[in-house]
Amino acid sequence: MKKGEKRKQELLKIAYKMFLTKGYENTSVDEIIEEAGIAKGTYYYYFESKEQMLEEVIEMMIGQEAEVARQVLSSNLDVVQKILGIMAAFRPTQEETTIENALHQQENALMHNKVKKRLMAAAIPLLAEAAEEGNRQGIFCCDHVPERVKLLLIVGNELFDEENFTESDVAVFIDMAEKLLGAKAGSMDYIKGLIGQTRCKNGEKE
Amino acid sequence: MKKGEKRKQELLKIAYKMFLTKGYENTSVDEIIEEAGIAKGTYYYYFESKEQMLEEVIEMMIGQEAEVARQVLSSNLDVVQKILGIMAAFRPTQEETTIENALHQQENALMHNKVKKRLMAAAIPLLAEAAEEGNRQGIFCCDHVPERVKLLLIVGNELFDEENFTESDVAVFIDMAEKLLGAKAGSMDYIKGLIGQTRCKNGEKE
DNA sequence: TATAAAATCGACCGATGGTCGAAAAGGAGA
DNA sequence: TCTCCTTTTCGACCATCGGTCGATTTTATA
Repeated sequence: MKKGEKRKQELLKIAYKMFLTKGYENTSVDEIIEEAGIAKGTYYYYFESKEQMLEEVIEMMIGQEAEVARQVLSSNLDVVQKILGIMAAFRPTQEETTIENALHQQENALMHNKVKKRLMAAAIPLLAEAAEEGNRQGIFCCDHVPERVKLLLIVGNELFDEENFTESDVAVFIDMAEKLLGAKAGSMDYIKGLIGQTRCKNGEKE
Repeated sequence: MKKGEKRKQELLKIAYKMFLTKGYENTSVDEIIEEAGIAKGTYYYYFESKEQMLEEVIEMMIGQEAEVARQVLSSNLDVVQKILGIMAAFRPTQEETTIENALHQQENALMHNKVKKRLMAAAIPLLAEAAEEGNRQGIFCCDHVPERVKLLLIVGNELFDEENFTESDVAVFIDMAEKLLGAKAGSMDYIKGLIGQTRCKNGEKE
């Protein structure tokens, strides 16, 4: 049961890369097994279906991103930067993705949606904790913290996902964030410059 | 060119219903042509591809919904109700959809996304007009109106799409809407009861 | 009625996700 | 080492799907 688990992880890694570069829909099982050098039967010995494999790949991704996010949360950055950092850590699109996947964005809808859903579940508690910290420090003042950060996350995802966002979008987003969390007007303005560049910049560790 | 257009409309209607009930991905071209009683070649005489047909189906849907939304806009409802009504009119999920599609929600991601995108483009101008009206009446007070209603729309879509939204979600949403548009605190509270029941209720005209 | 154009047909295709029975590979005990 | 059982691997095969294409019928036109 040790040998098998190794192989499974290996397959997940391969699929992970291919899904990011080519997209889920555009990566066939045949391509995966060719890359891995195994037979069809072996693949289906480890995974019930292609979609179930996607689920596991996503779990892998989220796990990594959550780790980064937790580091941000326990860092000594100021609260606003923590929130921004956590949101950046969970950015579904990373280096590799941006180029290729920007085009495939549409036909990759299934993966995209699943990631978004899973990401939400993982990110909300961490963001909520950061926001509570802001409340304690008197920087924020709001109730219903989880619901509020949820809205923040929704808007952040949906608005900055595509590249077509304007300065006005950013300005309104910041205004909304301030009011949503009960922060002082203008206290988040300094973020403005950062938002276009929030791409995850953690170096490749492979 | 008259006869052909009739057939095309007929095919669009059939596909429209099937996409709503069974979902786009789960409806095969073979099923559509069987339902329509035509051959494969005929289908591809009218549509370049299945996806292109989806595009036309969506255009059809949005067109109908936009008509309803425009009626709401030119009605004598108060501004807040207009905004709510417009958002309701563009609800991607309608009667038929709710039951079946709630389950298929996930695997129907492609259609769902395309609808969302198209809907956004159609709804924002109408919502903006309503919001401007609110500004003129002194009920709202905000700049960047299109960007603000865009956020409203994003959140509305994403939050109330699934059935898993709580009272807290609604409360925070209303709070956000007020602050986003610069409305008086509590002035939108009376909506609370309506939001769960915003399902499009226009009678079947078939 | 002759002829071109519009519309319909269905056999066929390549690719895809998935199945299945059989055969290696790998111990564990005798 | 031989036996027996489990784990793992193999690849031929399958059904379905979106899409193509040349042939044929229907319709309009002159």
